[in-house]
Amino acid sequence: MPKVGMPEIRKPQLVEATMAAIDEVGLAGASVALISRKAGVSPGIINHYFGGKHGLLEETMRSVLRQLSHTVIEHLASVDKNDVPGRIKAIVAGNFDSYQVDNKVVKTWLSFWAQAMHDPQLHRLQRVNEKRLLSHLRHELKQVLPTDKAQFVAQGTAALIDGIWLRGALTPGGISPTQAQSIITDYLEKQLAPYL
Amino acid sequence: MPKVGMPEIRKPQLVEATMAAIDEVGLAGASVALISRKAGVSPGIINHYFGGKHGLLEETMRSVLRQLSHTVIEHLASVDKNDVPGRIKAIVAGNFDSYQVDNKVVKTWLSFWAQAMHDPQLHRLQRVNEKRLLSHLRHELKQVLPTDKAQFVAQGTAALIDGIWLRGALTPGGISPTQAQSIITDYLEKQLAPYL
Amino acid sequence: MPKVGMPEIRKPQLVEATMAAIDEVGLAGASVALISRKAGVSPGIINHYFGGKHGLLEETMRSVLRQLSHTVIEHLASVDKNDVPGRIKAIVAGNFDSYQVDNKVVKTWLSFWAQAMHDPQLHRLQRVNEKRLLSHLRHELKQVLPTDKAQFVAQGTAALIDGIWLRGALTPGGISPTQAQSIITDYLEKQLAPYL
Amino acid sequence: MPKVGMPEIRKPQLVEATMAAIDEVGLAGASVALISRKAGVSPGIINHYFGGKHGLLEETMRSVLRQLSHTVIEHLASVDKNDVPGRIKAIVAGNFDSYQVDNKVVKTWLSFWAQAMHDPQLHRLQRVNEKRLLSHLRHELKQVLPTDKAQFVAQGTAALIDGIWLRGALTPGGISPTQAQSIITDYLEKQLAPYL
DNA sequence: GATGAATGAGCCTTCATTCAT
DNA sequence: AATGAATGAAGGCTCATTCAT
Repeated sequence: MPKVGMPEIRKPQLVEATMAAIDEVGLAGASVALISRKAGVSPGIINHYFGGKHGLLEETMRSVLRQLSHTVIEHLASVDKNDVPGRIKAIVAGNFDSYQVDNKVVKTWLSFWAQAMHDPQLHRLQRVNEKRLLSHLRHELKQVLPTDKAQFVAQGTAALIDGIWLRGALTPGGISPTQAQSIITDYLEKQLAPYL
Repeated sequence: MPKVGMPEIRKPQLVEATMAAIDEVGLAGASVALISRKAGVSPGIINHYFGGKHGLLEETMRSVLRQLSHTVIEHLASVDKNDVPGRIKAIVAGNFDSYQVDNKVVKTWLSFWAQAMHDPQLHRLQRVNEKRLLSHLRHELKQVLPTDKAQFVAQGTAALIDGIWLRGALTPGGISPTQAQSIITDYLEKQLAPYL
Repeated sequence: MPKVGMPEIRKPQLVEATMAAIDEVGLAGASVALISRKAGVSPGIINHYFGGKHGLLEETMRSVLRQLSHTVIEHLASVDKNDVPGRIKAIVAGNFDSYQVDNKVVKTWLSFWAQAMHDPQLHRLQRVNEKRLLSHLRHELKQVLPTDKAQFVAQGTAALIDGIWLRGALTPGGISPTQAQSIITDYLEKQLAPYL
Repeated sequence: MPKVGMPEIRKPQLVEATMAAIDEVGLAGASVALISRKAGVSPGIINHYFGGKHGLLEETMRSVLRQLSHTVIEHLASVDKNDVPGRIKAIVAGNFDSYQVDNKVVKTWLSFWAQAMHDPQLHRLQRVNEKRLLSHLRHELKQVLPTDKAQFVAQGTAALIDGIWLRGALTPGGISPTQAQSIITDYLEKQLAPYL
């Protein structure tokens, strides 16, 4: 009688170990041996569950993106549908939520971002995510701005989010969510002022 | 007497080949064998000139940063010292100059940025560069803004530059310098308007 | 469950292959590739079991020293505790036992001896062994000689053992245990005669 | 007009550098690059003068052996032809002369000894040297001992010389010529006593 | 005579993956 | 389901040697 439900236990355990390994030694140093050691399992099991190292990396990236998506949706849920500035701030806040600015997650994310340039599957995931952020922002902005302007401000906001996040990735103290939000809020206020 | 002046020929040749390799297969795939093949030399020469692969990578990053620095300084040279908006636009333009948005350079840069998280030497280079951009921007902004505000706007501008650049790295068409500059110019105008 | 008990099979197998390789092409020529080929395993396994080539070499030296120690102890076991000349001859005989004068072992030993001059770990092993021989001899000699004299004769005997063994390493026919023992026995008789 | 006499200057310079390199990093670590650096010349010159690294090593060994031979002959020159114990002591003294017990020379010698097991040319040199020592000793001993006995004592003496020398190679303080001579002198006295 | 740039084979090691148990 | 022994290709690096200058 095989143990049941093992995949559901093992998979998150290995994804977590992958991020811990990337945090510690970088994507290049995150060998199957190291990850499995961190997870307390044997190296062979990674092929068993993920069909190879690549499958594990892809699942790890998916997991990070899923988390972000959930966090943003959660933040949005508590804001009135018509409070546009509030909803955009919620999206921004979701992107700088404590989980997202956790050093382990930031390092994993940037590692994957760089890797995605040469890996079609990761590239696709990354593009979907990028577009989702833009689409969320545009959707809200369209309620108060003309389409062109909404697209323009959405791109500016997305760039600010990613830029602050990128610069924070190499800063010893990590990302400061407060500062991030103050810069972006200021940007939005100046963009929306004429229309509100 | 041996061939002279070879270092001056070989070093840029190898740096160029390194960027070409990273462009093609990513930093992880850029092996000494591939790089040397692209440069049309033997693998051993990399040790001869750079003391190892790491030395070559470091020099490649330095080369990219040097280029950026030169480009920005050049752009600044043609703008009047007191034309603050013009000078900041020059800094921005320097960051989106054709060489800097060349796909090969963008990929190299992002690869190194990710790598820098786990490599003290690259980290140092990256930090110096980050701080230089901020310092350039702050220096100009201080001429028209109070110190606090100058620091604030400098961070916003730097974030926009890096964010647009980062998002462009994964966009099939690459970075659009025109769009980049229009977003950033708009940001600056709104920030400076009250003070001019 | 993986194959069990493999380390106990693989380790001696690889140590044996190391000595065979040294016998054939010398320590300098004994590459990991050659050793693993001789053992009929893949090169990677040496790291698996010994953490690297150096670990294998160290274990090989330990194995040779262990063998010597066992052989000497065995030879001593069959001689009466009070028969000093007999016990010393047993020590000598142990050092010229068939295993010890096997060409493969002699070459391995001399190779390590030379290597030990520049390798702290091998040096330590070699020193321990040297001192053990001296200490064994001195211990027996003290039963019939004054301390000073015992130390003196022990050094002479040890030098004879190593000298004959060293000279034999380069002699086409190898070491002649019979001749070795006759030279050393003669030395001992002359040294002990006045005291017996 | 070419520089004349260069070979006579360069060759000893390189031989000396070879011994210094072996002393410092062992035979295995003594690369052409290191040796040439120590000699203050370019790596290419070793091929020029010695036809390759092997030629340099062979010449280095020859140089050591030549030195020994000269030293022994010098020591012998000052002893009366008929003073057999004196002449043998002179041979022993020659073998423990200050140059011969210099750490650099001892290490070089032992390194070559080990190497000689797998290098026909070095082997030949080593054998010639071994036999010369034996032949010198036997020649003197025959004046006072029957042929058989002379051969026997010669072998014992040679073994003592090499054994003390070998054991001293790994002793931190190096070889003690005084102690060496006292052990060997004692041996000889006991062997010759009945015949004098 | 002398240099040192350049080569390329060979070294040790790492690593994702496979597979007998 | 899970292990970890074993593989073998690929990696970076060292090094004796060659050769244009």
